[in-house]
Amino acid sequence: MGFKLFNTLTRTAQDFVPLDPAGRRVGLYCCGPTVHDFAHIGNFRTFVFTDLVRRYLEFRGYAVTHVMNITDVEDKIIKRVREQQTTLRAFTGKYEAEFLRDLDELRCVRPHHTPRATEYIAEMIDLIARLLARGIAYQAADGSIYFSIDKYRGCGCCYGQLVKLNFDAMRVGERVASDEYAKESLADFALWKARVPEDGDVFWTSPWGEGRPGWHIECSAMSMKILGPSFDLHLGGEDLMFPHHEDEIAQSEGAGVQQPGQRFVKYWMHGAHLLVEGKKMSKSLGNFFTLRDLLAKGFTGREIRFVLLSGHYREQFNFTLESLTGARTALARLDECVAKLRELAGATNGIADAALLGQITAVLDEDLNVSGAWGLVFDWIRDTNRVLAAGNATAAQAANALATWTTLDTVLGLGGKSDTEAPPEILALLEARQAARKAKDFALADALRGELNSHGWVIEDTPKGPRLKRSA
RNA sequence: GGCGGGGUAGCCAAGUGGUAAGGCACGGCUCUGCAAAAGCUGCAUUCGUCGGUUCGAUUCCGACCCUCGCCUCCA
Repeated sequence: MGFKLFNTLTRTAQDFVPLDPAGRRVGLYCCGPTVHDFAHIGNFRTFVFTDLVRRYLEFRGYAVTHVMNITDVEDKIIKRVREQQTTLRAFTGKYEAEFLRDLDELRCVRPHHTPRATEYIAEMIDLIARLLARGIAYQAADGSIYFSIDKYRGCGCCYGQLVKLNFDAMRVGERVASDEYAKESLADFALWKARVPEDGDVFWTSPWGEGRPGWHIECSAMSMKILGPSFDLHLGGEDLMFPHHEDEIAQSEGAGVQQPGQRFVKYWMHGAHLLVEGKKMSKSLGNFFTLRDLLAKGFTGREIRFVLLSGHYREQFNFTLESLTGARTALARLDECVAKLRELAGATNGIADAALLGQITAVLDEDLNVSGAWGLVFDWIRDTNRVLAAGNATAAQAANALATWTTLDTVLGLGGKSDTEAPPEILALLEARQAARKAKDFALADALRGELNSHGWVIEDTPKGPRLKRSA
């Protein structure tokens, strides 16, 4: 009966019980984009997944506070700011705005808060100061502040909660930045990076000198500032489990700001990555798509959302162009059904079908089995069409069905297809064709039909007369 | 090497110890002046391979094959 979520911390599906004693308010944090470029379709899988979590929580009656950070200071950003001789804010502002537009395009509900890392430097410095005071962090010879995994463990804390780690068997990564040679231990990570000449104007002052924050600290500082030291849900892509989320836990819990017995985050959820055309997305394979690449190919954000939402979030998902085409057909079927219901219902108000909503809730309760939900939705479409086709559906029935769909769609977030009214000249062509048909001048009628087609409109001749539809 | 996911029809993808949802594609039908559109309908004796447990396994166990991801700033 309860809502179950797979918690990476326990590696099991657990009943979702909010920290709020009243069981109503829920804090949700999702690691957002690093705004150094346009986000790609893989990034958006995670954000659409987060959107589903949020919408479903709200559907379940929770009052969600949804936070998504904007990482607007980081190595790649600094590099590009320098290359393009622009300012940090001008550079990141552009990609941030584009990112939010993309989210809208995908019909994701905007988070309540989208804090920028650069606006929480003071909070990060406070957190680092706490860690230094507790002896868990140290300043190295290069002036940077690092988090000591050893010291953290010495406090009885566990490092390696989301993933099993075996440092001895770990490969020594080549990715360790050269400026991090000063670390006491390879596993330690930077909280504060001392300023280097390449940083240019990108630096802040701190008690430990000029510099900039490390990667992980921003999420700890911003999430705890906005949601409190302990909150319910933290989401992100699977690649963030380690080191990013592991380090977030270490910093946040190492700072000792939680109430006794409380964790930093109660439920960690991770979305699996996307494959594109069966392969890992990469620019060299030509299967690397940003959202705008797909829009440019003529697909809509709605179609892309549908595809991204067709598989379970913890399964690796194979994204293909063919599936986008399929989404178009499937959505057209849904739209057609809803349009017919709307026509029949008129101004009648309906009541949602509790039985169907109950079934959908039951499948989504199982760790968001969205594929199961689609199955039910399409079964419902077929049943509804049968009734509609029989021709004896009442306005009240249609209104009820419509209300059911409207409720379901608060979770799925597909919205309606934007209906475009046919302009007068198109309507005139339609009338002319009807006249020609009546006069049995089929040659003229077909010519007019062709002309309508060339203007992007298709005629659907129904027993009740012709309907105009915008062709895809 | 360490750790963790997967392998279900042409493609995508759910699911269950009791005999395989759904979507796309494809075939048939209805409608139509013809079409189109739309709708209805059909479409896996079978769930990577081989063993085992069981009255019964795709579902549990073992081995193997294949595949994907993470292993220090990538969603």
